[in-house]
Order: sequence, then C-alpha cells, then structure tokens
Amino acid sequence: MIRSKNTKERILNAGLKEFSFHGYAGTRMDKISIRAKINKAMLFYYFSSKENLYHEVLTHAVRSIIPKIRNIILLEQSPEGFLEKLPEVYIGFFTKNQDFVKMVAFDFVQKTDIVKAAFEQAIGKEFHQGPRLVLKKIEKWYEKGEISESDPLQFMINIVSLCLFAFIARPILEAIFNQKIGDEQFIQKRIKSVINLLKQGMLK
Amino acid sequence: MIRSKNTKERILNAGLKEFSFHGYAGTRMDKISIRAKINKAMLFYYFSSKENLYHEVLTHAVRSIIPKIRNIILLEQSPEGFLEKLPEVYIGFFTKNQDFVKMVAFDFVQKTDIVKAAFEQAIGKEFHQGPRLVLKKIEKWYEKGEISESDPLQFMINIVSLCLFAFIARPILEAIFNQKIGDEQFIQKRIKSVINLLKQGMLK
DNA sequence: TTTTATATTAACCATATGGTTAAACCAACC
DNA sequence: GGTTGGTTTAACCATATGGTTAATATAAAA
Repeated sequence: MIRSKNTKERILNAGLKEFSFHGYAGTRMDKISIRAKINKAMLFYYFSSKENLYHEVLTHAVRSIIPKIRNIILLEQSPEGFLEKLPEVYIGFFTKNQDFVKMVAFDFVQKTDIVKAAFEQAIGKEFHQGPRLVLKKIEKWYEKGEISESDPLQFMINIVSLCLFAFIARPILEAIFNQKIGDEQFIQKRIKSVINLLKQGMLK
Repeated sequence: MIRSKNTKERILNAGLKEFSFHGYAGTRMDKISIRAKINKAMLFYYFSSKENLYHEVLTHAVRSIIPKIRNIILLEQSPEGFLEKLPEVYIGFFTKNQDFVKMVAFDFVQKTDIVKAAFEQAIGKEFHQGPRLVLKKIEKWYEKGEISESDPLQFMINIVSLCLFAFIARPILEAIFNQKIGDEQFIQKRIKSVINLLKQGMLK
C-alpha cells in the first residue's frame, strides 16, 4: 500500500488537463495515463470508467470554486457591493483556473447532465435554493428602485456573460482582434471595464 | 447524374446538426450519413475526409452570417446606432442559427485553427482589416468623448459577451436558474436588456 | 440502343480505443 | 521469513470508427 499515494491525484490532474484541452469525446484514456506517468490500467483501477473519471474530475474542480462564489452571492446585501465584488472574484478565479473553465465550457454547449450532476453533488441542497435566493434578492433591489434591470434573470446573465465569455472565447477573440488576452494587464482592464459597465449600466 | 442533386446539401445540413450536437471529436460519420439518409461512402465521395467535411460545413455556415454583421459593424457611424443595432442583429441571428452557434462554440474553446481558417476563407481580406477598422472607429468615439470605455477591445468584448454567452451557455443556465431560455419572450427581453445596459453603461 | 461518366451501395479493412485480466510487486503485519 | 492485501504492469480483447473498394445503378450523350 501507499506505494505512491498521490497516484489518484496525479490522474485527476492529468484528467483535468486532457479533458479541458480536448473535451470529453476528444480525450484519450491512454493520453491521460501518459501525462500522469502511470499505466493505463490504473485509470480503471481507481475510476472504473472514462465517464466516471470525467465526473470525478469535474466534481473535484467544482468543489474548489463554490465556497468563494457562494459567500458573495448570498451574503452581499447591496447591489453596489454585488456588482463590484462578483466580477473581481469571478474573473480572478477564471484566470487562475483556465483548465477548469475550458472543461466546463465544453459542457456548457451540451453534456449538461454531467456538469449539472457534478455541481449538484458538490454544492448539495443549495444548488437549487441558492439561485432562487439570489434572484429574489435582485428582485427586491429592483422593487426598492436600486437597480434599473427589472428582470433578475437578465441581471444575472449580464454579469456572468461579461465575466466569463472572454475566457471561453479567448482563442477566437485573439485570432479576430489580433491581441493577447489573458495576461495580467488584460485581466486588470477586463475587471475594471466590467465593473464600470455593470455599475453605470444597471445601478440607478 | 443529378440522381439526387441535393445529396451534397443534405450532407452539409446533417453535418451541421451532428457537429453542433457532439463537437468534432464526438461526431460519428455514420450518424451523419444516417441523418442525411445516404450511404456513408457518399460522405467520402463528396468530402473526402471528416476534417474536410467539418471545414466545409463551417465555411458554409460562416458565409451566411458575415454580410449581415459586416454592414452594421462597418457602416454604422454613431455609437448609439452601433449599440442599438448590433445586439438585435447578433441575437436575432444566434436565435435562428443555434446549431451554427453551438458548432462554433465548440471551437471557441479550442480547434481555433479550423474556425479561423473558415472565417478567413469566407470573409476574405476583410478578415484582418475589418476588426482593425472597427477598433479604430471605437477609439475615435472615445476621443470625441462619445463613449466612456477607453479600450476599444473591451468595448467590443462587452458587446459580444452580452449577445452571445446566453446562447452558448443555454443548457447550463437553464439548469441553474430553472427557467427556459430561447423562447420568443426571452429573446425580446434579452435584446432589450443588452441594449439598455450597453447604452446606459457605455455611452456618455 | 449503346456508351459514358457520374452517383450510390454493400462489404470490407486497418487501426484506435475503452476496457479486462492475470500475473508481478511491494509494504506491512504475523 | 512467510503471508496478506492493496498497487502496478504488460499483454490482451472486443468493438467502434474513419476510410476504401469494387461492383452496380442511372441519367444523359452518342
């Protein structure tokens, strides 16, 4: 036992990298094993199947982001604070976890069941309650006349779009506009731009 | 000849559907042939390889969107008009071409070379010139004091993010917020919300 | 009607790929 | 030292998959 107790973790890391580069269908089990520097059979020894490994990799990654976001999303009581802190935390996380973002992005497009399941499992009951509470909170802000967007869903989509899209579409944006995206300078500009737009555009 | 002169088109349509559902790696050639109701060998007879078929499907689709966007993006001279018309055209197109959006979205994440090549081929020289001109135009708007965002790249990313993200992330957004996205009502709300946010948030 | 060139198909092929197995390995416990 | 039980590996397997081929069907030209 314990011959190399980090084997499982090595597989998880290698899996994240491979899945994020090639998506579920495009990922090869032996490539993962090569990256993890172990025999391919170990993948099945520890994770029994490709689908299960994928699920575990995803759950593993999701668990690391939830707490950070939850605090802001649930605790922040003013729309100003909400619109100032969320972009910073979101973008900061996405910048430092581009593999994770890529992997989830693949699932945005389809395979929703697996991401959904991973989120549900990682978050627990709050998975359903959380979003509902947030939407309610936003609704109240509008009723009190603190924000100009009447539809809380649109309000949230606006925020998430601005924070996430650039990092998902990074390669194509770089190709079209012929500029580097993702370096420190860009990140700082992006955060500022998003916060400005959101505050000026949605606060009353 | 001409036994069924729409065979090629049938393949392209079936290809678009399959690629948009499963991505490049996840798409099976025989599934395409089944959907197109022809023998699998026809795919190779007309398109010689999976990669080439993918490329043709993409180019085919890209060609249909370019002219619409180009007009607004190049001809519109006022930031108000720009921010009012772009979201309507973008979102309108994305709504009516969700398969295309899905397919390109897969490539956003990686495989950029192929999308880029398809765009380049479909657009021609303007591929490089177009974006540069737009950025310059935006820069001038800022210099004249007509908009508040100083960085033209951020300006464009803000617009595209707000227009596109919801349609790419649709499945996961529906799962998290437990609401339908994509019906006529949502689309109209989305267009309004985006235009409002952009005008209020970026115009001076 | 025969010829010709394209369109279409069923059967086939080589290889890639997810997954299995049986044996070897190795650390700890007796 | 020998036994035990989790760990690791090389070799193997069944099937899926992109791609080919050779034969056939068919519309139009001769």
